[in-house]
Amino acid sequence: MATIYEVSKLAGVSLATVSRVMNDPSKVSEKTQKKVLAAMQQLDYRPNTIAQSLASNRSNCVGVLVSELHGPIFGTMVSSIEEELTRAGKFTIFTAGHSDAATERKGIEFLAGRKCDALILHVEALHNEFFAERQNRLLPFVLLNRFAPGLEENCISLNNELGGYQATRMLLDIGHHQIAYISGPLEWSDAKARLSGHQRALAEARIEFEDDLLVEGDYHESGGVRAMQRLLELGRPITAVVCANDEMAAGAMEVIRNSGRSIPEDISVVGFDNVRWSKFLYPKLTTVEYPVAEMSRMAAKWVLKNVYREPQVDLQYVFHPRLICRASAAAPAQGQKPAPAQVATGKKAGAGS
Amino acid sequence: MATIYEVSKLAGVSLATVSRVMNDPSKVSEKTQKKVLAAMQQLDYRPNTIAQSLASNRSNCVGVLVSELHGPIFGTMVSSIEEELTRAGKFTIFTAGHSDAATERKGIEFLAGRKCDALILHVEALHNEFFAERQNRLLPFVLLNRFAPGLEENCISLNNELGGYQATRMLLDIGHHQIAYISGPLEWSDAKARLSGHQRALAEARIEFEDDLLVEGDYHESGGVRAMQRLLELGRPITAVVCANDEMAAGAMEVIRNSGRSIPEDISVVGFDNVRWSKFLYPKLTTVEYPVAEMSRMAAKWVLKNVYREPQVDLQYVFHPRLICRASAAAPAQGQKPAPAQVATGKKAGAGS
DNA sequence: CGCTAGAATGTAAGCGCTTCCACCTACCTG
DNA sequence: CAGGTAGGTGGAAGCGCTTACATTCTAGCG
Repeated sequence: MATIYEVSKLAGVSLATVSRVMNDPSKVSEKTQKKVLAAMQQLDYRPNTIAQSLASNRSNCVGVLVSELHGPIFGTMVSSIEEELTRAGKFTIFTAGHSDAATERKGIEFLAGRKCDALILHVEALHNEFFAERQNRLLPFVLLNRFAPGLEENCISLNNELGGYQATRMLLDIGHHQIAYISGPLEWSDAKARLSGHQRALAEARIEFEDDLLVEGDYHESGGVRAMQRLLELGRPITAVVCANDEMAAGAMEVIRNSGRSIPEDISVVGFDNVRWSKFLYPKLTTVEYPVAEMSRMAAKWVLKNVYREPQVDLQYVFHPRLICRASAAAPAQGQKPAPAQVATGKKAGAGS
Repeated sequence: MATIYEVSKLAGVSLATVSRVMNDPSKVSEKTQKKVLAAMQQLDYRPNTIAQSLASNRSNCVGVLVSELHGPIFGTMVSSIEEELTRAGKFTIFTAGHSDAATERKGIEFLAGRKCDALILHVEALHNEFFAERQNRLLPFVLLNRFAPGLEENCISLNNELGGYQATRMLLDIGHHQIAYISGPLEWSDAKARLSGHQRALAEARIEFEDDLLVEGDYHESGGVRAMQRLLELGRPITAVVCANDEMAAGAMEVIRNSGRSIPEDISVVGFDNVRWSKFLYPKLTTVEYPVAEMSRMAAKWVLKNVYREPQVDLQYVFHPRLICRASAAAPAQGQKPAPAQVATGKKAGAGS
């Protein structure tokens, strides 16, 4: 492979000049540029990016850490980011954190070791403090799908609370009262936020939140299965269940169907995320859209603006979810119990008043 | 960030020695090693991988080109490869080729420019000749999911023909005669192979292959929808359809259901790939397993063995598909009349006789 | 026509590491 | 005890590029 040295010799100029035509052509006269470009072409010269990085201490490369490299959410993240960055002529290096603090840490070190210019991080295990502490020591970073107080400018996040609210609110609006909730792992902030949105909707409708009707899941299908089984065993007249992601909703639907009930006639199901296959489920899943692609692209833009100084970029830090109504949720069957207008189904009816 | 120089000073040894303890500790006495390691620890030293690559002309990094970075197939590829390589202490850089020759080419150049030690390529547009020509000019490469005559040792492939055969053979065995086929883009070799497996099964059963019953799809859901619509419009008594991938099967199932027919009572559906969500479909999809994860891991192992000289690796070049029987395929109703036993959820029993 | 500012170009010192080669000890062997 | 050997170690030359600084060239001016 030809080196810059051979190009300079063929073009009859110095190394520095060749380097300049690549990095800042305005510093070189037209005539010389032509000569150099011609020589490059003739030799089929490609700069050695490794050498460039070493010499310039910049790599034109952004590092991305995601929990997994596959799956409908992470896959979309990865590919949206790559698309946006490639369009801007930047390179991308991906690595997986597997929702494990040590692995996430190692991933960040790996990316830093490759001399990335910036990091886009989707971490789940590392805490906000980790980043707060290193805000200035670490190379520029943006946190995807996280809201960290004090680091607002480094976060691209979803209003998960609102999403949880929307799902439950819709069910309430069409007449459900006994609404179960299958959450994500409650040590994670997005899972907590989605749940508290659910709770807010209930509170607004003056329905008491009952611990029984909440099962903590794990965001996996199998977790959805287990959770739904437990809910069914309760023997309560549940007419709807909202799941903190589509994956668990798929598991829950399976269990409901196997129990001889039908969806949505007996039990309505609502998911969260709107992954690609949620409309392949039967019935098609009503869910809350998590605009992963847009958010991921925004993270890429954050880097373009803050690190590569592209000025014409408009940043949005917080995104809003949107309810997608499909077939898996409908008004409850009238017969379940003669449901009088607003009276929540019993227990301690004497809440506020 | 501390450099090797500072480590050598603190440890009281030369640069060369420090370098040796990182790269070939056997060349350094135990005592010196201890000193150096202690110094490294104390300074929190991390080698600059960029500088290492430049100096050694090796990057410990393998480049991966896939058509897309997302989706159930590519996502699995990417993450299996990364897993295997990370386990071996190697790094991975991914880029997308988007099934476009020019993009694939650029991707390969990008990876080569980053001084990868080897390439794992899942290309769709570039022809075999491209690689045959460069077998020795290009850095070591392995082609994933492709069989290129003359490059057998560089290919990890699936016996697609067999998969196509298995699907149709099973349908034949349980009594189907009118079997439609929705293929992938027939300029791609895997699509061609799957189809010819189908044809072989038909031939074996002395059933004539009819052009009418073949529709060329595009491997996307929407293509499955269009293809199935066309098949239904034919007005022929089709009792089964095999789709060249699960994606199109999902589309086909949708159309079948919307037409008032039920699956598998009226029409059996078989997919190909066994993507994760194929069992979320309703009814659960009978399909042919494409062992992407294993094959991808094998590609990684190929690199480990052939490039990084790990000797204890056993390579397998050709993989075999496996039929996964689930609920979407069953024996055809006797004589197209109301089905006897087999009744599943019996919604609209109105078969289209 | 000489002088000077500014543009264009060249020189050379690194960037942080690897690795060839030379050197220096022990330690054996005969 | 001389000579050989092999394991440890250090010196120093790069890897291919960027960039501060020095130098040369070119106009434009008085």
